[in-house]
Amino acid sequence: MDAFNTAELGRCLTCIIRDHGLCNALSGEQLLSFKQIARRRHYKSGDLILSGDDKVTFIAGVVSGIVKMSKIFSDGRQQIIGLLFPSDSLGRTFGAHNPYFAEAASDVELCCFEKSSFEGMLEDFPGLKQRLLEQTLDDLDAARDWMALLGRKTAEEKVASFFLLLAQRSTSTEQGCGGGLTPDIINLSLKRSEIGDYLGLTYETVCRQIRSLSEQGVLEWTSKRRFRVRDFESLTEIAQ
Amino acid sequence: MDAFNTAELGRCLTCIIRDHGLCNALSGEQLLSFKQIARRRHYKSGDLILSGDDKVTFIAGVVSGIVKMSKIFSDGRQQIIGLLFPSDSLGRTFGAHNPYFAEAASDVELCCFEKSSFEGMLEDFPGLKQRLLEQTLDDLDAARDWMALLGRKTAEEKVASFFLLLAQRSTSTEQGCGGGLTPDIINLSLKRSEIGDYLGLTYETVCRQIRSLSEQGVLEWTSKRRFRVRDFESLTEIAQ
DNA sequence: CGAGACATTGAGTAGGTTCAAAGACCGTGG
DNA sequence: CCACGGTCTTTGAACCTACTCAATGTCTCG
Repeated sequence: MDAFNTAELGRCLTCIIRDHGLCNALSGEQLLSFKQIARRRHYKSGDLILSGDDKVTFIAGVVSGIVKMSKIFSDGRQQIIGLLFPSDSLGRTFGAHNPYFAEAASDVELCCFEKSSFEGMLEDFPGLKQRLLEQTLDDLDAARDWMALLGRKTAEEKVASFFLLLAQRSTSTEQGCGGGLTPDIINLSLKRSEIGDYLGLTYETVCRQIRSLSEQGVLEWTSKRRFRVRDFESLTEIAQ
Repeated sequence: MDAFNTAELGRCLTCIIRDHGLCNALSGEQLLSFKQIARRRHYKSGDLILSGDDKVTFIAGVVSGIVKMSKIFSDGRQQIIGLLFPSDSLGRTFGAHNPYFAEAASDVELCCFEKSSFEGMLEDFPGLKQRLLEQTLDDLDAARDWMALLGRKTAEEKVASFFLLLAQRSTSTEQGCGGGLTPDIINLSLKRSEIGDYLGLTYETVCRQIRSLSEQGVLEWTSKRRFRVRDFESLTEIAQ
């Protein structure tokens, strides 16, 4: 990369998700044009980011925070179909409509692209399209894993799987502790009812299973929203 | 397309999935090179197509029949994570390992490509990659819809949703009846226990719900594996 | 300190599972 | 052609996991 660009790239080069986001597929000139069309947006915990019947107007990468995506039934039942962590991306490329809700589960910062500009970039930079394809394939595998959880796991297995996922995903980004180690204390940005909506359970059941895991010495809570995995091995085993 | 190619393309041009499969993104020369590396394979109902811990060696399009993909737990629990109908595609592009089982749910014909050749084609023909990306995004939306079903629908809603899906997918391909009409009689290629594994229910529950839908006059059975949707409106409504 | 949102806990219930037995279907071979 | 065996399906009864309803406890923030 030449010095001319480096200076202008500023924010992108030091961006925390630079190594993991879609933009990782770009460098130099490409990253610069990408940056031209990027706009940062901030959301407070609880803010609606996309409503289910919106036209899709933008595509975004999560820079910080956690975004929850969900389907909502007409009678109020709700299913969370995915959590987006930093470096994950949001928005339905090549689709006219967005089929689900997206809501900030904590304070969130997004790196947004106007949809048609983003799709233009995909045409111009094959590496970016390749990256999006691979990410989408990974998302599909993850969604199918979660289908197995929803269809066939018991409440205890579901709750254990959730905390396992959280421990794994919090590691890689939240406090940048390198070698894949679990950070001691994990911050839980979802409330009990949201965990229930993610796992296909009621919040009371989630409560009881959390208690049970604590009694077994697998989890340890320092407050209602902060915990530590005490016995990673057992947690993994219980989660199936 | 020039006459030179047309002659050689034979089978591809008359292929029943020509208008819906990935190959729809190709024409002329491109389709010809695609055909060069394609091999048809036939499976009998019940045959294993991919085992969960296989290295991925090929990518395929379903030409006829239905393929079921599933996750299997170590204790035997099973979750079907997707059914593949004609024109759907099978196999994990850009992944070293295949994360699920695939089994012929009826007699099946596949149009197979050796994985690395297929990935080569994706590089050579951007239209093909675009098509794969769009298909993957659609698959992801479908998987997320199914997550909502698994997590939040009742047994009755699940079973109704299943027959609705079947009615919709059987229409477009099975007997080529044009205008989106539901064919009268639908052939059920899954047994009750497989329907259960798809919906996260036991086969006994599936049985009881089928009976209930029949008693309500929504479905009509001509044999254990052949039925007709009698009241499409009610079925849609029950399915949520 | 008080209000409101969130979390915990208990008791009773129900939807779906489990277990068990009988019935239907299909291909095979006598 | 029919009897036989195996697999799949249906149905019933008992049970249990997770849900519902309700009351109480805890945290946070103005």
